[in-house]
Amino acid sequence: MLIPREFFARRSVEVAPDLLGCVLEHETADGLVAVELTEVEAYAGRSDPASHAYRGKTQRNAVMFGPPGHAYVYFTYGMHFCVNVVCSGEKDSASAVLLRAGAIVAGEDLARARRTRGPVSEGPVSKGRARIASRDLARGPARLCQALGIDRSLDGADVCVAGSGLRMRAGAGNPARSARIVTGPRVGVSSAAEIPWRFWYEGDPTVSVYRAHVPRPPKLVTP
DNA sequence: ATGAAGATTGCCT
DNA sequence: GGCAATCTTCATG
Repeated sequence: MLIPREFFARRSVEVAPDLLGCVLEHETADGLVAVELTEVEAYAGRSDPASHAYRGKTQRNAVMFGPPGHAYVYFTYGMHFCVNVVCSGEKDSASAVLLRAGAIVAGEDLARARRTRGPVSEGPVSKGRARIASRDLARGPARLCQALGIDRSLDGADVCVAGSGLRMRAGAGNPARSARIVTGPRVGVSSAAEIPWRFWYEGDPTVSVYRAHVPRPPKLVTP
């Protein structure tokens, strides 16, 4: 069954752990791909310095200021998409949960085909790249979007209605899994460090590996 | 107008 | 482990 909108009408830190095990699916003319979520991260919105909504409403983040249960899709690093689901503990809180990783539970062939296509330059002779392991198909926020075929055109899509190509289903309801949920503070954000922002299934092979973000040094200018 | 940084990933040494 | 790819957004002059 589809997740009801009330589910998302809470603070994102409450919604996030409940999303683990839920299934995000996207149906297009090419077929259906479904992902069972194994890693998510909550953003508090207006009050969260790390959130895109921290500095107020803009054209890009407008969806986060709207009703809960809609997808906020953004483009980053010049080539990647990431998807959130909007929550709302209070009006205009602009909180959301970033979907960071998951396991493919349907449409694996289509997901692999989307992920196998080279990002930009495909040489004249396609270099024989190794077949992507199943666990890596949606391991990471940008990979998850690529596997599901999510792009900016789905920004604002309602994941609570069947008619939307993008929707969220309840998981198989495996209660044993809740015992394996691990939480931890976000890295790099000093304020509100006492709140556990990230949630994932301990030991799950599809959980993305953490890599410290290294800012690039200023570009050297040659006179 | 112009520039710097970014909720990342894949390929390089 | 380091770095390039690539472009949108926001801040500043």
